[in-house]
Amino acid sequence: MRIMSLRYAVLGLLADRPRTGYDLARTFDGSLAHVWPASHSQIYPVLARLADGGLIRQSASGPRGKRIYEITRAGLEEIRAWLRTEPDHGSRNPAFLRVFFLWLMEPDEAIRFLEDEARVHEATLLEFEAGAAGSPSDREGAWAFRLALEWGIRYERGIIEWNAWARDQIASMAGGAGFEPASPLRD
Amino acid sequence: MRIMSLRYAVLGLLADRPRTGYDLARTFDGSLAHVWPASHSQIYPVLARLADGGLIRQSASGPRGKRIYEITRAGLEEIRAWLRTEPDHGSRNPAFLRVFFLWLMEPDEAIRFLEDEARVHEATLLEFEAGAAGSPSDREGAWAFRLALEWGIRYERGIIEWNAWARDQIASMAGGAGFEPASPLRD
DNA sequence: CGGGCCATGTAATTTGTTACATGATTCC
DNA sequence: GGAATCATGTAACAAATTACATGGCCCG
Repeated sequence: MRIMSLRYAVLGLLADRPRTGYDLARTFDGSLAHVWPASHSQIYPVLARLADGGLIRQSASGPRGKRIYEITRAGLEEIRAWLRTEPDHGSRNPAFLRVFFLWLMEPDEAIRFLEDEARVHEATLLEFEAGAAGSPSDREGAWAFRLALEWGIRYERGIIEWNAWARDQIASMAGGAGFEPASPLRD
Repeated sequence: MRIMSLRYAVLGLLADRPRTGYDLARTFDGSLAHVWPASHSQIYPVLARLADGGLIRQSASGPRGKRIYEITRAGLEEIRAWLRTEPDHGSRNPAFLRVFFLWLMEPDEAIRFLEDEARVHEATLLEFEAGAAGSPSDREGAWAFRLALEWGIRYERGIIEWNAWARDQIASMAGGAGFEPASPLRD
């Protein structure tokens, strides 16, 4: 059972409208960055393979060697079939991995870490809220994008609230009895 | 700038207590599965490399060729240094990637997808709540684990609420005027 | 004595990151 | 004319997944 999400993400974006590899790279670095980042060095090879398999097709050329791709009927069927498959729920979150190891820090260090994280999430929330406030697109896929954006907003708000709560927990533990920075074993 | 989170995740778990590769694999498949899944085929090679670099050490052997590893002072310094570095906020979420492409489905199909997702998240929430209700550990790292668990509970609750809201949005759009399943282009 | 789980590894393949490499247009 | 951005690719390397491979211990 293969994942190959990038392949389908590209297909999905091309289902919305024809794009160049460069356009795709900007989208993967923009609105899709939080769910599926991808760099141009990954994108160009998958465009080549998708075109090879007849799932997309180069529809036009532009100024600086620009190649505009569009999805084919076969490609559309392919992504629709993928959407009907069982999603993979595994995901990796390097920032949250650290939370498990926060006990290895001094309390004030852990609190500073959480404060830094809160700042990052507040910036992201602002970005998402600006997106939601912006003029609504008339594209067909706009409503799905709006659902995703709403999730992003709730997610960031949730983290910010949890973060404040977590800092409070650490502060009260550190103030209370029996809080000791970790220091196991001999060498 | 390298990530190599697995290396630090292993180090962090061994800072808590000595473990075997098998123990680690079970933890990566259990409590860490939601933030950093890893399989045994990844774990054994990193154990070998960490031991090679003097960051961990095999402290004992057991019955079935069991090898128990413990962290060294150098390893403890290494993970603490890592905790002070800037975290990477990129993450991949294959289930949420699909939300961006929900517009390619018929409304009832999209709603069924979301219902399935809701079921998965309700099960995970139950699992987390059971973990929180369980007897508190007296391990040093227990409080950090508790913070992570609390985040997990809030996260799952947030998704479940968003999911119901999203289904409602789709239902009201489909009921209302101008909702058309997507179907671009000629072949 | 058999099935399930404990236990450890390696190999092949795919996916993702970082670095390398090049060149055209546009705007100031 | 110089900087920023548009634009496309390849190569080397690291990380992750899947499959292959083996065997011991324990419980019923």
